[in-house]
Amino acid sequence: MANESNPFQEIISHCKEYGYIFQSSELYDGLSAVYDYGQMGAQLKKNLRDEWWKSMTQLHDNIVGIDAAIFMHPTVWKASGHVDNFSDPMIDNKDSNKRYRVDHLIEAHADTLETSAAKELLSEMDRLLAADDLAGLKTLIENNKIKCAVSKTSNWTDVRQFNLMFSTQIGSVAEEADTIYLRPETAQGIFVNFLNVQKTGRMKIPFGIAQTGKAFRNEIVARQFIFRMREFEQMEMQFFVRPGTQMEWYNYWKETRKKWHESIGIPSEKLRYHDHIKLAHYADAALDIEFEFPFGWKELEGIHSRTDFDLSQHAKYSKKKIQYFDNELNAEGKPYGNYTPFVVETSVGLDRLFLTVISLAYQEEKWTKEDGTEDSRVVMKIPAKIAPIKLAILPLLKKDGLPELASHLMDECKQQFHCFYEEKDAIGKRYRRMDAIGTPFCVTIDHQTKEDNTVTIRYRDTMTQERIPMDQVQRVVATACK
RNA sequence: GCGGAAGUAGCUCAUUUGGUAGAGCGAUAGCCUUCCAAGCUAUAGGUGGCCGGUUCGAGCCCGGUCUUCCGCUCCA
Repeated sequence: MANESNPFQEIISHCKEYGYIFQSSELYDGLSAVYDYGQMGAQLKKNLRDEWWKSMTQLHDNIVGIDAAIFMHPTVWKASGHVDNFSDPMIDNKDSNKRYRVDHLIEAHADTLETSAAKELLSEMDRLLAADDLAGLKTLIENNKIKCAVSKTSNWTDVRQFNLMFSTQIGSVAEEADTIYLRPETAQGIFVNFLNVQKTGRMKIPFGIAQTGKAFRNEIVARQFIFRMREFEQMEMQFFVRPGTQMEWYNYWKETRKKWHESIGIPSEKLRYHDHIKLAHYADAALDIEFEFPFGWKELEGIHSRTDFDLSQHAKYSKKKIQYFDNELNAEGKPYGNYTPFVVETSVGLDRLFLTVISLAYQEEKWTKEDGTEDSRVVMKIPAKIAPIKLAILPLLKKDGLPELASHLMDECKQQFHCFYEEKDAIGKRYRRMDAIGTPFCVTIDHQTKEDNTVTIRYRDTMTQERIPMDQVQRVVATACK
């Protein structure tokens, strides 16, 4: 309701006002790019996570779920490439105060050179990057007289290393402590457990391992509310397939995941695919499922064909064999035999999905009443299936035995789904409050209820209401939430 | 991270040359009320983001800091 000029700001204000999202440590002025989920937000987030978990593990007999620890052996991040590739050498121009990634700066300069000179420059850069020679990189920039595009000067700071992984120590004695990282992605917890799960679960390829959990990235700039946070939650599934079949599965999951988003109420026209042109070191195909956020089309979920990169890397660093024996017969009538499975990954940001849902749900409505006056409401049209509170039970008056009847209904319904009971204030005001937090159904108990056991059920999205027998309330709400 | 702007009650805002903060909405309790933010009564809630400086005196002036917004940058 706050900022008329910026709809996204209104959503952020609304989230705070109604207990969906608070800034972390707000009491102490907040912590940048870290947020807490409030009483409503935590429930909505849990509902989204549960929907995803069910769609993966319960509805696919060949996908199982695990919950790996955030702390992992430091070598995991060597093997995954994060120690080397997740850190970027940066350099600042002192005159323009522009900051550049060193590789981007040099590559841009190479584009202006003739082919052989460019090749030489880039191979020298690669050598220095691989050797972590930061001083050498600066010398390379200076020798090539590379200039800042803004200030047109070569007045550079030293090259500095930025690592996007958070680190801490394990072991209480500082001198003996080992540095370990907070995981920057959840995927590695699945890869290092590949053999454990495959063997103990007697899994046959193709099969998947799903997991939800927190990951941490020390973003240089993190903004846009919960879109890019330093601590965030991923929901991802690694699907292990026979080498050569990865594109088939890549396309399968591309379709399947988009359909899932539509199944929780995201309109098809608000979703699109975005193919990656420049692929990461581990991928042979990659795309984003993008959603049209209030600030533009942005990644909601990534589908990556990761080849056998991760399992091979872990085999190499752990010196253990990570393979699968495939008994199925090939065209020649022989088993496919031993191989390192290929991986197709689906990875959604739970917080981004949350942001998607609330930015679609948030609506301000205005209309003219019968007496000619203007009326309005703010309503969160969250699909009933994922709404934090499904049903509000409201005695019309708090006397004449109505609260007793309502409490009785409350006791029955709360066994089945999340309910909210309220007897304070005029009925219209209570409806508005339920609209604001996105409760899809309200049931009102009045004097007629005492005579014929019927109640009024009021629908959030249409604001219409009808009378139904009290003993049908549970069924109506439960059906709508399926 | 750089540049610009902002920060007063839960929210939206007032306090017009510096003189120890107010309103509306909201909240809580009660009264009234038979279906979409009605009315009445009472109550709670702010060391003016934080730290320091100038001044007899700072919400207001100055410096620093934190947070947010906008632009740039960044986002394997």
